Amino acid sequence: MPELPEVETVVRGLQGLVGRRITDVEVRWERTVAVPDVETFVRRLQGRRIEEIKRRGKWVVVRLDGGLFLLIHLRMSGRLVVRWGSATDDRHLRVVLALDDGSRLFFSDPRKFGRMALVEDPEHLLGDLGLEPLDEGFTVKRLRDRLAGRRARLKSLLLDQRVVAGLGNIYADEVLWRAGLHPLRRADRLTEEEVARLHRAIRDVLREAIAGRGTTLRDGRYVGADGRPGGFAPRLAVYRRTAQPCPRCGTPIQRIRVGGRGTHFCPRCQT
DNA sequence: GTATGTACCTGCGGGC
DNA sequence: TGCCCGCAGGTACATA
Repeated sequence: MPELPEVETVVRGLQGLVGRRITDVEVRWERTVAVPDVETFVRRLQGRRIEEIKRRGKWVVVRLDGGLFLLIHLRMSGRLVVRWGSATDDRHLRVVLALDDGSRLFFSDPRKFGRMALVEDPEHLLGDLGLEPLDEGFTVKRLRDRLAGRRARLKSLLLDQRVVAGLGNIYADEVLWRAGLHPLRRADRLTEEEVARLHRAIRDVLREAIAGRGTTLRDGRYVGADGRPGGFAPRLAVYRRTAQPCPRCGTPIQRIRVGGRGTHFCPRCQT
């Protein structure tokens, strides 16, 4: 699943598109376009110049000339790949953007959960997002403030994009293992030292995953914008490793459900 | 505020 | 080998 490290890897791989102009737009699955209506989406996108491509949480944010923003969320199975040349046999293509250098940006998405939005004010969609964990502003104090008074379970809060933006099911489990914290812990019961451990684990796990260009699971679904899979999967400590030994203490990894999500943890070293 | 359930979707794996 | 069934999960929304 594309989470922060995967989206960051995709965004880095798309930097070559900055300065290109969009010459043609093809929408093959209309519901991929959240807003505006498809006809307006196509008309307003054509002829736009790409000024900047960045990431916010799990969103890809494409700033265009004319004060427009193309926001892209990959959700479960979305994939953004740049290619030159002729057709592709990908039967999951949902949107294709043709560019003025002859390349094309393909948005492929088997499960059709991914969304694109063409808006003037990105804050309408991004405004509720929480702390950006790799920014300088992500401090122990700010994390502590976000968790203060929250009685919900740690795992659920880490998945809440309004608290910290960018974590999904894989990295939430990995972060909690790294921090030695049990997924069912109440957030407001963490000690100062535990919040500091959580803060460090979030930054370390995400940085290492980005260095590994993200996690490609056995399904092979996630790839970067250049089509290469990520290399972080062998370094996952707990995610989808049920009954396998904890890399730290050898205890078999357990799987439970928390808020409807499969949750993997070490019952010995996560307290 | 918190927890749970449903919808959106398709590929995949388990069971037979 | 082939078929059916249910799960996986990010987010929005409804409900308790």
